[in-house]
Amino acid sequence: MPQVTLPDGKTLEVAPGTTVGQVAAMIGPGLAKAAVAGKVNGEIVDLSHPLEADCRLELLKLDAADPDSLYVLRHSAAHVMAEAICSLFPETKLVYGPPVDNGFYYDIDLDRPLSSQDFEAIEQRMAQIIKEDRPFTRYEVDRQEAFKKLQAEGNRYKIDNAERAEGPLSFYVTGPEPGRYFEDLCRGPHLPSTGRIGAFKVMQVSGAYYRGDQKEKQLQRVYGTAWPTRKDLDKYLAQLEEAKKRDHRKLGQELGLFTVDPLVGSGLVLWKPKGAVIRAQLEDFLRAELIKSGYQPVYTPHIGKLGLYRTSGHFPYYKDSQFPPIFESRTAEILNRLWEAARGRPSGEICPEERQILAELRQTDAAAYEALTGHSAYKAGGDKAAHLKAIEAQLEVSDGYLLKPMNCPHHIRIYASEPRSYRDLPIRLAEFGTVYRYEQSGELSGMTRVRGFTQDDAHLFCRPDQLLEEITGCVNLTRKVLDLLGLSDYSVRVSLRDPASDKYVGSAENWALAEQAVREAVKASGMVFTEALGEAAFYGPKIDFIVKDCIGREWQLGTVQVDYNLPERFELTYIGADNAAHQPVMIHRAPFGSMERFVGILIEHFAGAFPLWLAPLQVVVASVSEKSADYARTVRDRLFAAGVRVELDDSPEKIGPKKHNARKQKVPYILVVGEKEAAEQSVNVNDRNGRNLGNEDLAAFVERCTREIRERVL
RNA sequence: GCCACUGUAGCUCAGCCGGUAGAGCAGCGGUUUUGUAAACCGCAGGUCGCGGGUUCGAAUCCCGCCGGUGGCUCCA
Repeated sequence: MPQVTLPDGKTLEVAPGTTVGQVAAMIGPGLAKAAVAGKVNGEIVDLSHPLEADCRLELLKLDAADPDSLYVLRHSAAHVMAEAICSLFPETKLVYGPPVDNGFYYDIDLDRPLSSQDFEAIEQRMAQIIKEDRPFTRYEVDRQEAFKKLQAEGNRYKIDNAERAEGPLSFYVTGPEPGRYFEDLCRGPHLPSTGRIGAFKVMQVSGAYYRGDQKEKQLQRVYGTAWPTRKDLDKYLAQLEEAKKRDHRKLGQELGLFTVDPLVGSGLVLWKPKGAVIRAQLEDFLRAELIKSGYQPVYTPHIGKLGLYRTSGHFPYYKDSQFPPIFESRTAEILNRLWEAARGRPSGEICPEERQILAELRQTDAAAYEALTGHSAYKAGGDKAAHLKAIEAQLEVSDGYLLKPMNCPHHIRIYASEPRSYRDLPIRLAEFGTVYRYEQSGELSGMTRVRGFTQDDAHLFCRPDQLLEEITGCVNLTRKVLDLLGLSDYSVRVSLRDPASDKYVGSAENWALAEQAVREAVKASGMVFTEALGEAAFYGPKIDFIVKDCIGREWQLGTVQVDYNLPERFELTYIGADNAAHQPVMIHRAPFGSMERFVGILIEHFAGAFPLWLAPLQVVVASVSEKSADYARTVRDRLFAAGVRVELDDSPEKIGPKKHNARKQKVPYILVVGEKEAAEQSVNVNDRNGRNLGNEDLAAFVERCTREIRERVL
């Protein structure tokens, strides 16, 4: 007889084959009514699931706070929506419909595009199915029979799904028995019946490639959300509204922080004066930290020769996501095409495409053509590497330039500009360096996904024996930055190379060394972390700080990366104690990541109400009337002299509108000054939340205000 | 880049089935000198994203571009 252990530790003996639902009934009628699924040894199952062996059993009730119950609810809601869509559009082919955070979606293949105008009809049909309160009925068939059945339906997606599942396949009927009702190949589990879906809403429709493959057919993905009760749904919808209010694009506009102008270009952020204040404060903070930590500021230009990025590996690897190069001459452009063709050819022999480009070169620039084809390495038969070298030699005469996609090559050349001793290391070069990346148009968004952005970048060159300490220093700096701003909801990810992919440069040994160093450093820091295969940079593994914003979106902000490969590609050295040349190890790191993205996230994090030290405008002095205007000016001047960003509002308005305007701009302190304040040399302090903090001596306020700024109080 | 939606004054939006534009806020001018969440009167402001087409007539219908939004893919 199977022994069932309940969460409170009690055990029940039940006959083999007793279902989860029956156990619920044994415990009590209330639970039997409320239970919608069970969790057997940690696995969620239907109420109809039979228990055959000893197990731990937990019964799930619908609860907006219980993710397991929501999972089941939304999975079932996806089936109901699928049935609704299929009944409205019988030619629909269903693909895949899982629960996701906050809801569910169903991918469908339907030539007629759905739009939000169709949602109402879908919702009505769903409501009807839910009202009918039909049971979800599971039945299993062996694989052969299942495939026969799916084949008959002629739905290639479901056959695909079935092929990737293991063991016997199950179907769920939205009704008491197969045959007369909607059914779907599905692993389950589901609610006992459709009536348990308390509240739902069809949210949106979008395109989605089948199996995430851009070459595959684009399906329609219909998103919905479902909750135990109407109240839960309303709460969720209200949350979405709240998130919209915090949207940095909206607030950036309202508060005059930044703009993106189509005339300048998509994804190119223009920082307005108020946004620039915030950025400057952050930069000032970090600059001071860097000096304390032994960094040396440097400046480098925004472009560099293509040859630089050929050596680093950026140019060939990321050429699709770069702004097109600027060529010095047509010769340079042709030579680059030739180089590209030679690099891409499989064998050692010059390929037809190259011959064609060579002919073009001969016509355009006979001298360059002669120089290249006369080069001994180019003539040396079928040696691809030699050919590339010969072309590169010619490109030194005339090449192109690239807007820099990263700062590291420039910093590397600063390192290489003088001989380095082991005593000089570590060398830490820091720069707020602006980089340009040609992101796909559909990816651009406000400040968080842009085509030009400034990294708070630095490159540390150190000896292998210094590596751990240096990584740790970088990790601590990043944590300090996040703590400073109260961005406490972050996770740490160790991003490793996917050995199966060929997108990385460098040897396996280098990667092993770097990955080991990164792991060790994170472990030593005591932080909880996850590892992610295939998330590394192309030159080395990373420690990524992933911060959660107010809407629950995750952003990769700070990053620390260990790199053995670029020092090798650039043949960097230092002279060791043994008087021999050694190769340094590099660390790339950016605590903020990008200033654009970081400030974008901060806007949402603070909902535009920045802490005093960051606020573009810190204090507004509002005079009650002209009788107190002189004193108001005194207050303004005192604060201004103390370094506070302050404005005087001496317009002939009432206090109400003056406060209102300042609050709309999220100014932290609003000082009301009238005849009373003038008489006692005080200010009436109001915050942007509408609280009146009472009167304070002017001198005391100036002191408190400057201290809060100095201490960067949140 | 792909799919869907979307684009009217500086901002937020109205303008149904085609009859050549309207409000609030902001701005400007005036009145009000005011004690804590938006004073009053007036003025000005738009090639209705751009380009084609249909039509006697297009902000409105159709097509193509260009922005933007939500997803997908991508993300050094």
